[in-house]
Amino acid sequence: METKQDIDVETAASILKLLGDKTRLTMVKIMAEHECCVCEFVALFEMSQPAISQHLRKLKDSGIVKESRKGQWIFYSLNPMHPYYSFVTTIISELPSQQYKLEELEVQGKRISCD
Amino acid sequence: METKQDIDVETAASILKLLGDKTRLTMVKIMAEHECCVCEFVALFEMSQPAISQHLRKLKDSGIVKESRKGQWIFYSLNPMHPYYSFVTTIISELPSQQYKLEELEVQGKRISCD
DNA sequence: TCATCTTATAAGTATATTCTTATATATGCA
DNA sequence: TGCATATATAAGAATATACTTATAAGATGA
Repeated sequence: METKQDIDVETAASILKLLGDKTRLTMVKIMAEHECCVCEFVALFEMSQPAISQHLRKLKDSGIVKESRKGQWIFYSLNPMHPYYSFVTTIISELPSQQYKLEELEVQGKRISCD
Repeated sequence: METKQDIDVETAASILKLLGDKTRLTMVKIMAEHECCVCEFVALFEMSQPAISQHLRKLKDSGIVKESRKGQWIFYSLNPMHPYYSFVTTIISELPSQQYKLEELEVQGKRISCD
C-alpha cells in the first residue's frame, strides 16, 4: 500500500542543499507551522530585507514553498503539492518547534496576521 | 518514553549541508548499507581519488562517518555513535537503495571484501 | 495621482566549495 | 630495504554562495 513517490539521490541532494542553510532551514520549519510574511522573517532574522527575499526566492524556485499575496503582504508557506513534500516534512519534523520565535514577534507587536 | 536527542536547527543545517551534495549523499547511502573502501568509491564515481578522499574527510570530520583500516585498505562506514545518527538515518532511509552500484562493481571484479 | 509601505531585482564583493595536479605518507610484500 | 599499492594532503583555479547597497516595482490609501 506504499504509494509514496521514490526520490532519486540527485533530487534529494538538491533539496538537502537548499535546507542546509541555517536561515532557510529555520524559515521552512516556521512555515511548516504557520504561513509567514516577508516582513516577519525580516524581523526574525538579523539580516537585510533583500537577503531574506533572496532566500525565499530559492525556496520558491525549488517549489517547496509557495507564496500568496494578501493585501500589501506576501505570505509564504510550505507547498503540500510539491512532489517531495513528504521528504521535506520528514526532515522538518525532526527539528524543534520555532513557534517561540513567532511568539516573541507577537510580544514586540511585529506579528502580521490576517486571520 | 521518547529519549531521542533533540537536534538544534543550526546543527541540523550543517548536517543537511554535508548531505546536500550528490556524491556525498550517495556515499552515505552506500555506507548505510555496507562499509566500503576508498578505492571502491573511486571506482564508483567518475572522479579523481583526491576528490573522493576530500569528500570522505568532510564526512569523517563531522563524525557521521568513521574509518577502520584493514590491511592496505581503509574502510568507511556510518558511525552509529554519532549524536545525530538517527537524524542521518531518517533522511537516508528515504532514498532508494544503492546496492546495485556495489553489484556492478562486483561484476567488474572491483569489489573489495574482507569478510 | 502621489506618498508610503512591502517586496523583488540588480550589481558587486567576500568567502566557501569543489574540483584539479603534484606530492607525501602509510602499509604490505619480495 | 625498496617497490608497489592505497590513501591523504597541499596548492591553486573555477565556480557557487550569501551577503551588501542601490534601485525598481506593486499595492494601499489619502
